Amino acid sequence: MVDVARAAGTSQKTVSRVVNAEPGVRPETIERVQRAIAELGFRRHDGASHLRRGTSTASIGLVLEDLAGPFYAALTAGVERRAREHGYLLLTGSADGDAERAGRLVQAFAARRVDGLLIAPNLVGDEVLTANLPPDVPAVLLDRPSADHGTDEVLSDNAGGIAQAVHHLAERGHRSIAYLGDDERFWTSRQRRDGFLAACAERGLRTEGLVSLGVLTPERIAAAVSGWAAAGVTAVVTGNNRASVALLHHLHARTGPRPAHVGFDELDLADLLDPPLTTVAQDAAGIGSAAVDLLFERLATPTLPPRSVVVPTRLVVRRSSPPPDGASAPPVRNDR
Amino acid sequence: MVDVARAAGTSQKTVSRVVNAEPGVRPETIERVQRAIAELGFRRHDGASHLRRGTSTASIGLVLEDLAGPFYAALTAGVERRAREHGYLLLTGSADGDAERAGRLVQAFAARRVDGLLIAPNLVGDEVLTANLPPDVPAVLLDRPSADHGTDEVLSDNAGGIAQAVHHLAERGHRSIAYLGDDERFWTSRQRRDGFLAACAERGLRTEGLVSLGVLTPERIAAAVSGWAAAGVTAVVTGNNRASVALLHHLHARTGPRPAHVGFDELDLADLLDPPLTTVAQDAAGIGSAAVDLLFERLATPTLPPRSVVVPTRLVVRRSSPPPDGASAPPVRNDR
DNA sequence: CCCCCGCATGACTACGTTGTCATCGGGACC
DNA sequence: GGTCCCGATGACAACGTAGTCATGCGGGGG
Repeated sequence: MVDVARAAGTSQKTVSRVVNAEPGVRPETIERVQRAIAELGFRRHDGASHLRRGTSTASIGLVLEDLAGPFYAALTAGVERRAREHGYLLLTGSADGDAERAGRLVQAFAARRVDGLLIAPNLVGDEVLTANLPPDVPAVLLDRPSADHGTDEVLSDNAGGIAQAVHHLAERGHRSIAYLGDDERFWTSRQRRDGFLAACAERGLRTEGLVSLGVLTPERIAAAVSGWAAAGVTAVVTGNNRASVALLHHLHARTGPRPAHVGFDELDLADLLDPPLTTVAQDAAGIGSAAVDLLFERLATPTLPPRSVVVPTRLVVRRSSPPPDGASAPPVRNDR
Repeated sequence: MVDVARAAGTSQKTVSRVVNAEPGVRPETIERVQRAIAELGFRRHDGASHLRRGTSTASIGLVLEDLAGPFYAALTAGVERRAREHGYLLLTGSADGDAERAGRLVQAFAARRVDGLLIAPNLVGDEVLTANLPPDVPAVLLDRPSADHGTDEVLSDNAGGIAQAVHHLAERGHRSIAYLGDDERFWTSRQRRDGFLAACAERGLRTEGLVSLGVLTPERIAAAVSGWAAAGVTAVVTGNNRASVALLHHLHARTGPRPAHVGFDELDLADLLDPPLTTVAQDAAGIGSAAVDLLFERLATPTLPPRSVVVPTRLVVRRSSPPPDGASAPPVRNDR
C-alpha cells in the first residue's frame, strides 16, 4: 500500500480507503489509486488485514479420515458449498487413521485462526481431539458423537436407516436376517449393529449367531456366509459400503443362491450391479452442510447449548432384496 | 505473548524465544514460560508470525471443478498427502462449472498469500484464470493444458490411454470400434477423441460415423448405439466414466448382444459389474502429487522453464472386452 | 470580512510476532 | 583489581493493514 500510495501521489491510508471502498474519497483520487494498483499488481494482504481488524479469518478447517472415499468426498462437497455461500474458505486435512496426525491438524488449523473446526475422522478417539482442541475454537463433530457432549455434532440416522432396511426385509417375508459389519473400532459399526439388534427385537426376529462385526477379510466373510447357510438365513444387511462390496465380491466369485441383500451406504453404481443393490442412502452432503450451519449458529451465539443433529437416511429399493423363495410379496421397483 | 510474559514474569521476547525453541534461554525460565502458556491456553498466531517473518504461509490452494467426483476426490487426496509431507496445508474450493467462481477462488487464495495454486477445473477457460492469477503466484494446471504454455501442467496420458484401449480391442480382433465421448466443451473429451482417431488410423481402422461427442443424454446414447448396429460395430470405447455409466445404463435397460466395451476412467465397482468392465485407469492421486512436486520445485527455483508432466494410464483388462463373435483370441483375465 | 462546518486527506498507532541490538551480571584471564 | 567475553534477557522496530484523530481547504451564513 505504501508503494501504491507513492505511485498515486497520495497517502497509504487513502489507498486503504480505496481498497475497502470507504466513502469520502474524491472520484479522481480513486481513479489515480486504482490505476496505481493495476500498474503495480497490488493485492491486499488478507492476513495483515485480519490481524489489524482483529476479525475472523473467514475460514473453517475440516479434518477427515480420508479425502478419497465417496462418503467423505460428498461430505466435503457439502461443507465447501455451504461455507462458500457464507464467503468462507475451507482448509482440509486427512488423518488417515493416525490419531497424532489428526491432533496436529487440529493444532495447525487452530494456529491459523480458523473460525471453527469440523471433525470427521471416525477412527480417532475423542481424547486426542480434546487434548488438541483449544477451548475457544468452536468445533462440530461429524458422523461420530462427542463423548462428553460438550460439542455440537451431526450424525446420520444410523439406527433409523438400519431399521428401514430390517423392516423392508421383514415386510417382504424374511424371518432370518443376518448383519455383516465392518471393524468394531468404527463407532458407526457398533451403532448400526445396535440398531440392527433393536429393529430385529421389535419385529420379534431372532439374531443369535447372525451378527458379525470385524475386519473385512475374505476369510471372515466366507465364514459368515457359510454360517448363514446353516442357520437358514434368507437376507443380509451390510453395515457400510466396504462391507457391501466385500460381500458382493464373495458372492460374485461363487455360484449358488444369493441371500436378499440391503447395503448401508449408497454405491455409485448400485443400479448397474446384477442384481441392482437395495441400499440405505446417507445424505453425506446434507451432513456436511448441516455441520456448517451448526458452526455458524454457534459463532453467532456462542452461548448456545451443545446440539445434536440427526440427518435422515433414505431407503432405495432395488432388486437385490426380493422376498424369500416361496413368499409372494409383489416385487416393487423403486430404482431412483 | 504479552499476557504470557506478564504471567511468567519475563519479557514478551523471551516468550517468543521459548515458543520458537530458540537457544539461549535458561531451563527454569523455559519452564516458567511453558507453565504460563499452558495456564493461559496461549497459541501463537501463525498469521502474525508469517507477516513479521515475511515467510511463506505454508499453504497451497486447490481449485477443482467439483469435490464430490471420484476423480477429483482421488486427485485431492494425492495433493493433500504430498502437501502434508512438506508441512503444507491445503485450501480447497470448487468452481462447479462457474468461471466467475473459479476466478474469485483464485483471487481469494492469492489474497491469503498461498504459496502456490493448483488449478483443475476443466470447464473453465484459460482466460478467466489468467485474468485473475497474479503473475507472482506460481500455479500448476491439472488435467488440462495451459494455452500459452506459461505455467506448469500435469496431464493424464489421454492419447496413450485411449491407444491402449484401441490396441487391446484391435488385438482381440475388433475391426470396427466406436467412440462415445462426453461434452465437447471438456478438453479431455476432445483430447481423447483425437487419441482415438490417431490410434485407429495407426491400426488402419475406419472411424467415419463411429465417433460421437456431446452431452450424455439418453437420446444421444440411443441414437449412437443404433448407429453402431447399422455400421457393424463390435466394440466401443467410452471417453470418461460418465460416458461409461451412461452407456452401461442404456445397455442394462435393453436386451440383445452387447458390444465389447472399454471405459476410460476406472470405476469403483468395475469388477462387480456384469460383465466386469475393462477400463483405462487414470492415476488421479499420482496427478495430484506430481502437481505438488512441480509446484515445490518451482518455489525452490522460480526461473525453471514451464514443464509438462504426463502421468501414464494403466489398462485393466476385465471381461467386458472379449473378442468379437467368431474370432478366437484367448480370453485373458487380468482382474487386479 | 470572519467564523464555522463538512469534506478530503494524512499522520500516527496498534494488531501479534520476530529480528536486531543493547544491557546486565558473572566468571576467566592478565 | 581491571578487562574481556559470554550467556541471558529485554527494549525497540517493523511486517501490511485499518482505526482514530488532526489538519487544511472551501463555502455558506452572519
